[in-house]
Amino acid sequence: MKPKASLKMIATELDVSVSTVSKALKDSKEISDSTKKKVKAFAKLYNYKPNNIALSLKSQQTNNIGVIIPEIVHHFFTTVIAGIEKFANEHGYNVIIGLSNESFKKEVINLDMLANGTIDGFILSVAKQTLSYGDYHHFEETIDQGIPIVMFDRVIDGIHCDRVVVDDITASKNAVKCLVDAGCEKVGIITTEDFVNVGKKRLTGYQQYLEEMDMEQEDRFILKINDSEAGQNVEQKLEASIYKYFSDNPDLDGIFAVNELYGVTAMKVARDLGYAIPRDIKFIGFTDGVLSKHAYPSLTTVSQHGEKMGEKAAELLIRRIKGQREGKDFDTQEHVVDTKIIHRETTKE
Amino acid sequence: MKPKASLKMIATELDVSVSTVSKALKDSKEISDSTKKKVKAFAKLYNYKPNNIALSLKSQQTNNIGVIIPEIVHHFFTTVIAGIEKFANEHGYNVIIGLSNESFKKEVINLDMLANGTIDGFILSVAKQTLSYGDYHHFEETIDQGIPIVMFDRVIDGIHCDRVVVDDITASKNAVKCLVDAGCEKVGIITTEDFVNVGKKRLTGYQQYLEEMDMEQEDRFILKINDSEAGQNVEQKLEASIYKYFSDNPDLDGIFAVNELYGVTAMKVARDLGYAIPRDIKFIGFTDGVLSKHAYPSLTTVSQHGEKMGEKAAELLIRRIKGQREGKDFDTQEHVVDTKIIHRETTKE
DNA sequence: AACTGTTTCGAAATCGTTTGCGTGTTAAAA
DNA sequence: TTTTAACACGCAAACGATTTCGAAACAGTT
Repeated sequence: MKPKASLKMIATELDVSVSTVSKALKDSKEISDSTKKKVKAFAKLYNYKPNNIALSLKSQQTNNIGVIIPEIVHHFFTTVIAGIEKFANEHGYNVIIGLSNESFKKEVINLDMLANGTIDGFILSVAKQTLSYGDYHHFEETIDQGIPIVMFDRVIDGIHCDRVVVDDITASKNAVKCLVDAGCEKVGIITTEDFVNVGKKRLTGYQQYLEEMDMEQEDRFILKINDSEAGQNVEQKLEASIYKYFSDNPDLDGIFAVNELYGVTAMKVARDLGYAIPRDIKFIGFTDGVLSKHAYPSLTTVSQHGEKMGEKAAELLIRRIKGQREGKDFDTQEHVVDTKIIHRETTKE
Repeated sequence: MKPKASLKMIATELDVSVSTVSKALKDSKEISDSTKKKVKAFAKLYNYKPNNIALSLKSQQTNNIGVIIPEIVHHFFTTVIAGIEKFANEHGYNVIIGLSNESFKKEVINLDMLANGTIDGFILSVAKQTLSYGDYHHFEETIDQGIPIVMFDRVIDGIHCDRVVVDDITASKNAVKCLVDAGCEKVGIITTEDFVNVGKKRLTGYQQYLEEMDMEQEDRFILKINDSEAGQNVEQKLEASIYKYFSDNPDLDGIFAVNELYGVTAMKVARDLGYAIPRDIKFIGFTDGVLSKHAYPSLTTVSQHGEKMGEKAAELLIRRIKGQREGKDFDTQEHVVDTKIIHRETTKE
């Protein structure tokens, strides 16, 4: 095991001062060519690389960004991370991942752990439990300490931070339109509890479209899933809820699910109940991922362009970090990433 | 925006020395109770938290571990990350993610970026391109600089590092056995090129089992997919390869796919060709994930317990990091995580 | 020989924290 | 009154790097 090279080590070895070594390696014109050559050769030989921690301490910047998400085993979030990582890497930043597991407490802990100098800023999507509690003091404190935050997808208002979202209402309208265009007359929605704001917005879009089209709207068409307390048997409970929903509403002929999992699970239940897809009942999901693509029949979905959201979030954060160093404070902005419907088999006429 | 509190700031404000503040906050018996109380109150008021960067520089440890994986949009890897994150967090470590995108160059860059003090050790799964090049100098240099590495799943021999793997050969034998027990007589395998060692091992297991059972073995039963250069249309190429494979081998009645994607794609192609699953042809996959679970019909798979692998990898790494600080150097060990077959519909008789 | 200017380098501060050791004060013991 | 010990605190070095400023050394000019 080689001893790791440091400026001091090179300096004593070459019998010059530390500052000379530092300057020589950065091609300062203060240093003569001969010593430069000497130092550089030695540095290369010992594979010298400046210590990032020391640089961070000196420069007061870490070039790390913290990403806190509710869950990593989730296709949408991983695409966002991929986007963040891409942009961050291209701009010299590393990505540190924190998982909240939808828990308020873990979200606070993660924020705390990273906020003491480890990172320059956060990108996050709020945990369901935090949304249901409505307690956002940890975000405010973090921002108040000069650490910028960018929120994506599950964002909250009234906080001084940039946001990256999709136009959930319009996207949902289009999703329902897609079902209607394919011939559906009684369209149901499987969504989340209201405190998950994206779920609520998607429900609103659904309702607005039916309203505008003067179509049948009934409360029984709306199924709200509560899975904020992530347990072991969430999937079974989900299936049971949907089973009851379909049994109670045999007249439905189109389903808008606000995420992939709800979508494919609903398809499974429908199949078990003897429906033919898409002949008897059609489906559309939200958040394009592997599940939709490889479902049978393949599930039409609204693509959120997670990677694009991640890139944009990273861009906004890095911009704000750099701005802050120059004393600027930008107004917060909400960037809307467009959505696109990917037509597959479940909405074939 | 509050000024962030530091020892120095508290010291000048309270008109004591920096060391007094530091000691007071750690309840040193050198400091009187009255000043302790004073300092602590002030620290709490200003929400003082020691600066991690300074601590890292002083202690020569970052409490960060770097995880470099080929791809994050991949269920298996995310489960491993979840496991790593869980164990790491419980032991005071943060997780920094680097993505190689299966590229040798990006793997090297990631290693370099993080090796200069940012992390205390690596957990990684080797990129396909690196495996095909056979160039492992970057791993050796990293370890030689005193930064420990733990490899999982896609590991390589001859490197001084711990490994976390599954017993691919035995697991594959069991997988084939599962098909045979369900009545298959002509079992094919869809695997990777040989340089992906897990692919090769799984092929070996397949061959050994057929050998032992004295069953028919033909080269045409073996399909090797080359997807090391991740492009846009890999999935289409995959589908085309499988299509040709099935067309050339209409007598196959059982397929062992070495991963989820190959499995569900093969099922799709088979369905398009008019096979009924599992009546005409049965399937088993490897690496349990969302795809298998929600496929139609649901795909029987060999579960690799990714989360357990991640936890174990983190455990081995942290153990080695701590050992190194005490001057110990453990022998490298290879930990084998058990596998389990999850029986679903594609292997029903 | 004295002055000016350039070249080349080193000393020291700084980032925030920890910690061993030295020192001044006070109170108790002789 | 003197000695001693305990107590409470500050100084300074250390981690590894950057950077400002000052200072030698030498060349060239008058």
